[in-house]
Amino acid sequence: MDTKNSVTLTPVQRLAHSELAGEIEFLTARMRSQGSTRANLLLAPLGLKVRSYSVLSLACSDLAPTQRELAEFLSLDPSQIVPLVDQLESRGLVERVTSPNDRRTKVIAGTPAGQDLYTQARKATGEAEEVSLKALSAAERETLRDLLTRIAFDA
Amino acid sequence: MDTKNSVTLTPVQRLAHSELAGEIEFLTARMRSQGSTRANLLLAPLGLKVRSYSVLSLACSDLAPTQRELAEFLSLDPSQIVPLVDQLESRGLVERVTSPNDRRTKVIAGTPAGQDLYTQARKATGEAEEVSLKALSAAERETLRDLLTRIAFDA
DNA sequence: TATTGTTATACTCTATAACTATA
DNA sequence: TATAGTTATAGAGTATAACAATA
Repeated sequence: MDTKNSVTLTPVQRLAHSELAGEIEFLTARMRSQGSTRANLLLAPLGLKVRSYSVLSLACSDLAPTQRELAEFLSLDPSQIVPLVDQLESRGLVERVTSPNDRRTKVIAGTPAGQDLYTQARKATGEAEEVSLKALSAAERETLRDLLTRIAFDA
Repeated sequence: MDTKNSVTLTPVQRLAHSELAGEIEFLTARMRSQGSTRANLLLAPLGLKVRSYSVLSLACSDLAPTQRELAEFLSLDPSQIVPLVDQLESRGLVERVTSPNDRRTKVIAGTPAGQDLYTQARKATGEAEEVSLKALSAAERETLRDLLTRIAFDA
């Protein structure tokens, strides 16, 4: 395989100097692939994935999101929210609360059991983030969070 | 809908203060969703998507990647590379060049037509990136690129 | 015996349209 | 007439295992 004169490089190291590797789109795709794989792995023992975790997180906030809001915020179609909420509701983690003002809209609210699970799940995603960002200093992590926030919401 | 006393907020603005919105994993997911949608849109007139564009880009570099290397670098399974290369090859954009050293491995090489199309496609992804990062200064963009590169490759 | 590329298959995710009940 | 949620369905993407050719 390797001769004495050839330096051993992994495919990733070898192609890391490509023009593609300099594109933000590619870098975020790679980061996201690694990050979500890791997060899903750490959430699996709790019966959650990144998607269901995101819904649970918002349901357990004090923002009382409707399904429509969840869909828009999570960049999902409203029809995709239905089975996510169904699953969490069947486990007693969230409830569909029909709005008194408009009986069409349903606010998704976390139950006490949901709050408990969310607390554990938040630790898991925190660990996943810690691993993902281990190459960065605390200051760099805050810089990254600021830049990503502006891209995600200022646009 | 809105009374005189309620400030009109989009769902995204309203939920942007959630704990979830502070998580890197969520921010990259959102950025990626927006970015790949935009890139796919700009690549569509050329008959490419982000995936096939990535393969074409590496094939047109001077790195002579094998299919195995493409799979690892693009975080895909080797079996997913096959139809991507098939499609590009059928359009005469890339060629499978059997390695003289090891007749199992096939290097994916861009043809002149592939190089031409890549030049156009690179402009399209450049425009997409420009739109994605429009909220950031030039210096901030370089900072972001540096941070993402370290996360994607130092890990 | 291990590796590259390939094929086949099933599973998840995503996108679209149509339906209901409310407004 | 328009909107929130739901259902149904098809398409794209993803993961897995097994296979042939080559090392």
